[in-house]
Amino acid sequence: MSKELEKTYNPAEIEGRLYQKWLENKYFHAEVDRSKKPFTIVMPPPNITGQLHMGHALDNTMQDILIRFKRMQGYNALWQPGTDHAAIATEVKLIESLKAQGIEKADLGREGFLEKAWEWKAEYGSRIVNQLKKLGSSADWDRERFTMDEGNNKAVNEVFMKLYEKGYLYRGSRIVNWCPVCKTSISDAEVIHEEQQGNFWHINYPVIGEEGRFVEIATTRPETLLGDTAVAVNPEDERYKDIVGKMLMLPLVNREIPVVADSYVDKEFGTGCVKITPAHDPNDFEVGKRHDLPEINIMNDDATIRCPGTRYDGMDRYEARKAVLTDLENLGLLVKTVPHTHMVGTHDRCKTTVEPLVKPQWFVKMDEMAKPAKEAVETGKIRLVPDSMKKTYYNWLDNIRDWCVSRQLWWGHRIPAYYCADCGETVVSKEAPSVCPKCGGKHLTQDEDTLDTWFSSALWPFSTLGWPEKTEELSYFFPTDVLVTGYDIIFFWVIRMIFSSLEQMDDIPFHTVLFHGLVRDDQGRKMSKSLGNGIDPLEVIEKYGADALRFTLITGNAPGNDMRFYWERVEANRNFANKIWNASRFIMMNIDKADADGADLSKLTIADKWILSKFNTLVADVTENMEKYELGIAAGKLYDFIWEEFCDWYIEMVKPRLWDENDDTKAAALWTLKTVLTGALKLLHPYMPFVTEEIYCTLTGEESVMIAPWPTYSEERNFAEEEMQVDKIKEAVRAIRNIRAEMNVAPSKKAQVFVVSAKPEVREIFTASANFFGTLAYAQEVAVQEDKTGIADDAVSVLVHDAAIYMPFADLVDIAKEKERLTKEKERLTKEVARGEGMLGNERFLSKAPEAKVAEEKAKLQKYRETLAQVEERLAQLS
RNA sequence: GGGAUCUUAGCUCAGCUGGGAGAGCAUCUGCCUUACAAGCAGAGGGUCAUAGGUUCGAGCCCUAUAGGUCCCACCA
Repeated sequence: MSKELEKTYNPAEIEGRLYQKWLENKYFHAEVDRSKKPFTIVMPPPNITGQLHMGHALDNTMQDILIRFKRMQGYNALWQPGTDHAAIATEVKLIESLKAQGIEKADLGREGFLEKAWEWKAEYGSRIVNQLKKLGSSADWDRERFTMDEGNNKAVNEVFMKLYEKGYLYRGSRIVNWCPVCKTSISDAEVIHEEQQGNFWHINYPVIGEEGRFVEIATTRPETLLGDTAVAVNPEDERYKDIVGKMLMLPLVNREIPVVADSYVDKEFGTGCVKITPAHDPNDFEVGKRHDLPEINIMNDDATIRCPGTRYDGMDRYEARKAVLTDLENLGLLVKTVPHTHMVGTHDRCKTTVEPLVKPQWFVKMDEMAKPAKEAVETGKIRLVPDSMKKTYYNWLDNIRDWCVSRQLWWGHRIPAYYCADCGETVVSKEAPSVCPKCGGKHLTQDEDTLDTWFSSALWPFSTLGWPEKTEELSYFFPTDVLVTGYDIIFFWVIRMIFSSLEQMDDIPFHTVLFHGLVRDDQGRKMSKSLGNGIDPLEVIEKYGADALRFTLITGNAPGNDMRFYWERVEANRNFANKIWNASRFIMMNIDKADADGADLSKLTIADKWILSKFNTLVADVTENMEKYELGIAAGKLYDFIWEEFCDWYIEMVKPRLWDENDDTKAAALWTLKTVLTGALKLLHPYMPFVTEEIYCTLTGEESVMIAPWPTYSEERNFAEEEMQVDKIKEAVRAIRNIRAEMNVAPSKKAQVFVVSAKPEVREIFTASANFFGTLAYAQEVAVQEDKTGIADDAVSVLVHDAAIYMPFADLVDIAKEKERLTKEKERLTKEVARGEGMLGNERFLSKAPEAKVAEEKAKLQKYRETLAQVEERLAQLS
């Protein structure tokens, strides 16, 4: 029965319906099944506050392609999804939204605020998930997790306790990066350094007891002067040797501070004297520790100055900077102001300039855990794709510093540490203790802080599978197979998952990490809200379909590289979907003409064998590329095969057989059309799940392509001989079309075509292909013969290797032009022959090049020589 | 300061282990040929950044240079 498809492909009409069908049939769901090999991917959890952007679209398309591919290959494929609570992002957004309603966070109190946060999560948490579904993501939604669900809370507390007991987690007062807007500490990874235009202010500090003598320091942050507790010079610096140990009078606050010698100071830089502010600079903090200097905190949590008794108290940091400079100038202590560009740390979320502050915080000790993490990649247990990411990975681990994990936020995992008011003991416990285990006191209070979002994300590959419980899922699906993510979060997430997994599971979290780049706009800029240049994937899907978007994101781009987004490319790929759609329509319209499924395969023609053989090679290539994670290359091969080989050549070759009522190879043709098309649909399905599913089901009547087995290479379908023969026909066809176009012969003007060859085997090829050769070459009739008998002398000649083709166009041919054309052809061939002779005449080429290469060149040379001889002969005839 | 990466057709980019430069879009010329004008057939267009080197042979490997992009880094 022939079935009807619409004339053009309409993605909007089918996508929702098919996705619903897949969900209902539970195709995405994976259960532990020891008879099958597992293949697991954990989805990088999108933020609950998030909206789908191109980065998500790319990331999830890649994962979906891999998971659909492996599922079809027969693996028990699990794509484990979930969402992230995104501590800072959510809390900041929520505070803004509450403010808009006139509600302050502080007024709500912790409980009240968290209640609002959960309401927010309930409202928006599913939005991003629904958007991922529009892409066609075949994740196991029945297993969806949330970083703050009960199981994850358990996992977090478990890890916290274990790390604490092992001494890998400690609390200490150290310099941390403080965001004055978000009012929390952040980790080093969250600080981005931006170049800023600033000044170097040179300031004189008077030396006590030596009237008129000053020490000149240079600083970029003059307001921190208020917290200075020393000035440091290099011990080797001759200029300042005599003042080491002397006291200075700190201007404005009139505090006596010493001059200390410390090798940290670079003699060559600035004035060689550095003001030391231990409470507000990481280096100064270290210097302060070495020289036992006091730490004076001059800043509040909102970056206003805390300096009681001075006029700066309560000023904003930049206001204070101006005030300090004005006052110094008035005192005549400001020596000079030198413009200076320098790097300033800013918070990646809000772009606020970070202030280094001393605060009691929790840190994860990194040195011990970094070693096995590095080793896992060095030994190849974990493979990074592309390979170049290794260096970035090693570099980070080699310079890693302890990870500040406490955050002064409410939305997140509350730190499971309790402090005893009676004896000061710190108790770390999964459950809240009722009494202090040390003194028995009952006055325990829990730490107010929460954990860095990435603390829970770091456990994601095993926490989502049930850890710390010993679940079946964990033992079966873990370690997972591939992690797909952007290179931008290698430090935040990838590395932390690796060392966490090695520490907690004693195993790698995944064996491969597949990195992709950023999706940029058409001018190469990052897509961002502030620029307003972001393109909404949902809009693209609405206009052109999810398949077109997926194909666009996956092609024309090397692994790990950034790509630009062009609407034109989406349109081109939508056209590709439409092309397949119409090729399928063609087949379905003709399928009734014979019994395709019961075809006698001994009736396969050389054209059939040619396309079957090409497809067979394609199967091997595509599978190999996909296994090597070369998704774009595989997609490109599919595109070329389907459009050019199958549609433009094979379908055209087959038409005469379908139109001819007496052709007894019709069933074989239809069988081949159907076989190759369904095979190609299977290969394409991971990339374009919707259009392939719709066609496949309509054409075959089967339930779904996504559960169909992946095609495999078959030696029986390898027809090298037929491939060669059809290639010869294609060469002739192309040559004829070329000349007709050059001569401006309308396609409607059919010509008599004579094929002349002295070789019987060549004549046989053309005879066997006469029906499609004639159609493709716009022939009225094809005559294959041994010599030129009966061909007009002034016929147009097309000379290909082994054969001469003549088309009598009496009224059109201009002998002079014909000679000119042939002369050009002669020149070209002469050059080719010279090239071949040069190469083969080179003794060193013959002795050093591989045999196959030499043989290939010999064959080519012979072919060119023979063709050249034909051209010369024809030229002789015409003169 | 350290590192990565890029420089190929007018534009955006592919080019897998070195063996005669490709695609999409754009341009030009014909075609509404009974699957598709979201299409078909044809054409033009490149010193593969520059300079050396290795090799029988280099877009691909090595070195240097220039320019671009990005990451990391506590020179105040």
